[in-house]
Amino acid sequence: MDLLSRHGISGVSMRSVAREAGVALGLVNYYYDDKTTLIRAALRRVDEHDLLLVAPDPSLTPEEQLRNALRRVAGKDLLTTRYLSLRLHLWALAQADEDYAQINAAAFDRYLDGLAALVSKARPELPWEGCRERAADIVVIQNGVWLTALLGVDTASIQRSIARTEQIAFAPVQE
Amino acid sequence: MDLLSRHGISGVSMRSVAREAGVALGLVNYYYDDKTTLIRAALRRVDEHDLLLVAPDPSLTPEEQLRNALRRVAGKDLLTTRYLSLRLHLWALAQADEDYAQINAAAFDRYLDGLAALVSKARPELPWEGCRERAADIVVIQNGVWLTALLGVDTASIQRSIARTEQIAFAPVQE
DNA sequence: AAAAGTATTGAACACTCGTTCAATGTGCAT
DNA sequence: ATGCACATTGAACGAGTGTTCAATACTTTT
Repeated sequence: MDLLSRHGISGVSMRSVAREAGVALGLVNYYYDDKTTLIRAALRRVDEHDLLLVAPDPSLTPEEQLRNALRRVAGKDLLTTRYLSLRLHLWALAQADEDYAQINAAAFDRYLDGLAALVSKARPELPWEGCRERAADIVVIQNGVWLTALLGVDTASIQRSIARTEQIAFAPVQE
Repeated sequence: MDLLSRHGISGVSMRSVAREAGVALGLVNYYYDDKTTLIRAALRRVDEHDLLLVAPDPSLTPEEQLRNALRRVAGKDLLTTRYLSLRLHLWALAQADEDYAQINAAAFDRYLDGLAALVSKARPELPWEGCRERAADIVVIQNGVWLTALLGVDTASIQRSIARTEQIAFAPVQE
C-alpha cells in the first residue's frame, strides 16, 4: 500500500513488493496466486477501513455518532497524503479494471448505507429514502474534500465543507 | 487520451499509442522525445480544456456566465465516463510524479482564479478574498461531483450538488 | 532533374515485468 | 534421528517495455 500510494500502480511490481517486505521474489507468489489477487487484497483492506468510519458506536448518542463520522473525514489520520493518494490510485485502478470496479462499488454502497443508517438514527422522523438522499449528498462533498485535499487547497475551505455536510445531515425535517 | 481513460496509464505504451493512431512505432518517438513528453502534452491539453469552463463570455450577463459555468460541470459532454476517467487517471498520475503534479497544480490554480473572477463579476460588492473563498468551496463540491459520478451515484444527488454550488455562488453578500 | 529536407517505417537493443519451479531451509510430530 | 509439511529462496523463461537508428518514402526547393 505504501508503494501504491507513493508511486502509483506502475510502482507496484512483484519485485518491489518483495523488496519492501524484505523478502524474496518467490515468496510473494507463494502467498498470492496472482498480482491481481494481491491488489484485490489491498483493495479490500482499504475498503474495510473506510467502513469503520460509519460504524455504529452504541456508547454515544446518535447525534454524536453522526457528527463524529462526519468530522473524522477531515481528521488528521485520514487527511494524510498517504491515505488520500492510496484512495485515488485505487479509484483509478477500479476505472481501468472491471474486477476491481465491482469490489469498489460494493464497498461504496455499504459506506452509503452505513452513513444513511447514522442519519436515520439521529433523525428518526425522516423516512429512509430521505436518509439515503442526505447520505448521497454528503458523500459527494466528502469525496470532494478528499480529492481537493490532495490538490493542496487551503484547510479553511475543507473545514467549511465539513460544516456543510453537518448542515445537510442535521437539517430539520420539514413536514 | 482514449487509451488513458479506458485502460489507465499501464495501458498507454508507445506501441499502443502508435497502433491507436494508425502509425508506426518509431513515429511516436519522432514527434515526442520521451514518453513523459507525450503524457505532459496530453495533460496540458486536458487542463486547457478545463480552463475554458470558466472562461469569460462577454455576450452574456455576469450572472448567466457564472450560472452556465456551474451547470456545465454536470453537462452531458463533461459527465461522460471517458472524460471523468481521464481526469481521474491524470490526478493519479500527478500523485505519482512530481513533474505532472506541478502542471496539474498550476492548472488547478488558474481554474480557481477563473471561477473566482466569474463570482466577482456577478457579485461586485463582494471583496476578492470572499470570491476566492466561494470559488474554493464550489470546487470542492465540483470535484466531488466528478468523482461520485464515476462511482455511479444517482443523477439526482448530482443535480442537488450542482444546485448547492449555485447557492454558494449567488449567496447574498452580508454586511 | 537533382538535391535537400522532412516523414515514416520496423528491426534491434537492453531492460523490466509476472510467473514458474527445483532446490533449500525451518519447525515439529513421531 | 527420521520424516513430513510448510516456508523461503533465487534463477530461469517468455512476453512486453522505452528508446535508438539505419533505411526508405514523400515534399519541397533549387
